[in-house]
Amino acid sequence: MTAQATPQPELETKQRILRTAFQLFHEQGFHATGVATIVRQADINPGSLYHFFQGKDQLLLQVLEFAIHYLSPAVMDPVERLTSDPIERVFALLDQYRAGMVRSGCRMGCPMGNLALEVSDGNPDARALIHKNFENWTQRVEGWLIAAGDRLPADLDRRQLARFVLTVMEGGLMQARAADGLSAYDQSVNVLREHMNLLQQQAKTTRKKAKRRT
Amino acid sequence: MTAQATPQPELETKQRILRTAFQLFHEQGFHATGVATIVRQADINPGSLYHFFQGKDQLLLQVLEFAIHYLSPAVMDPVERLTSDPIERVFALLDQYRAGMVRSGCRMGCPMGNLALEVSDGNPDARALIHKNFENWTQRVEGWLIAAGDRLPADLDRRQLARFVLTVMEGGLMQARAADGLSAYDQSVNVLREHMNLLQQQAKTTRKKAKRRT
DNA sequence: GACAAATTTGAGCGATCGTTCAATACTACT
DNA sequence: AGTAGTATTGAACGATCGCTCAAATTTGTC
Repeated sequence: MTAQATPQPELETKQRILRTAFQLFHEQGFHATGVATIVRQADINPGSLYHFFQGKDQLLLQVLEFAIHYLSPAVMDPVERLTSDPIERVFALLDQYRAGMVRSGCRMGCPMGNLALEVSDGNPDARALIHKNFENWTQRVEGWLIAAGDRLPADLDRRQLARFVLTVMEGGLMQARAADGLSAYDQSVNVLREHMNLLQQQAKTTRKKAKRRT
Repeated sequence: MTAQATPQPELETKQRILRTAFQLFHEQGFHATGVATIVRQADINPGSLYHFFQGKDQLLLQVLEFAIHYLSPAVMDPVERLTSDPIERVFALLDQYRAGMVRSGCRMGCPMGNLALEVSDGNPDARALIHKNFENWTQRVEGWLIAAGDRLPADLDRRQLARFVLTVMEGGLMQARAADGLSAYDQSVNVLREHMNLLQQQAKTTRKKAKRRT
């Protein structure tokens, strides 16, 4: 093996197909998106797509893997740049998804969420990758909750709470799609905020008690 | 108009089509379900379907209207029969959806949730009906939360909390589908339970204060 | 039993689906 | 310039899509 980087002349086209498919699956869903549409939108011919991918199903898997790598630079890192407060990062993340909904006129929602409900039942490989996406998302939020330290109760299961944040986001976005409005999403985020406030009060009280005891 | 009930000789077939389509849309999604499959499963011919429905899209709308009437007798009433405690009814409802997931091997999830993400963007009529389904669901839960009276804080927005219950259910089911396991769903319900416990503690404290003041 | 209306039949329509492949163009290395 | 490997072209395939409709059958009414 030589020291030089492996030549990847196909990267441009393949990457363009992946991004186009990702966007279309997000906008219209997997089954509603025809290969012809992907091909047209990516400005290629069908043969090119099938040169890089075995078929539509395998394209979906590659799109899901693309999404895994897309998450950190495109979603999580920008949020972390917005604020260093770990708890505020949670709500900044939820705000970012909100902004996406505003931008799209309450359409589209979360790309993973959409695909999760549409394709995970009949496609174990896709399901595993969607699960991986969710796990990575959750793990990142869990990190913030761990970083919150004693602002949250010591015995609080932070992974569980991180999963709950995802739950609130996906459930809230779903209702926003159905209502063509963001009030249900906002209300859900508000309740989550209230819950986190209660947890922080709880932690505060416990800290004071511990202080008194010393 | 005569006093006798309007004759509905078509009810049997039409109803069978609606139920079959509802089940298939739930199992496979709208786009993944072909008219041929519905026709085969309902044991009819294509022409029969198009005698009663103008097309697949209108069938979807009728299915969504069917679901509206289906909610109370098939979902909410059984839950109310299980327990009369209004707060426990919330968790009995969440348990019922859990049972459905167990029965289907972590597939299918919530029929409205699935359709909400798949068809609501490009079909305003369908979106409105899905929204109506969600609103009815929420309204029923809101009724329970109102019935909980002073066990919950007096100033608590009970409609907001009812919407949050739906958020938790849908978000939790989504993750259960992706993970092929119910732990994320159970954890989400646990956090909701914890939140409701905190609210009840809050209400209790306020009640005691009010008593002391008298 | 005759008539009208409602229902069911099922072959078959054009359009679109995902996919193939032989031919062509491009690229990298000698 | 020649060659091998890669990438791209785009017409065309069979299968399935949602859907139609004239004919046959069943149902309701007198």
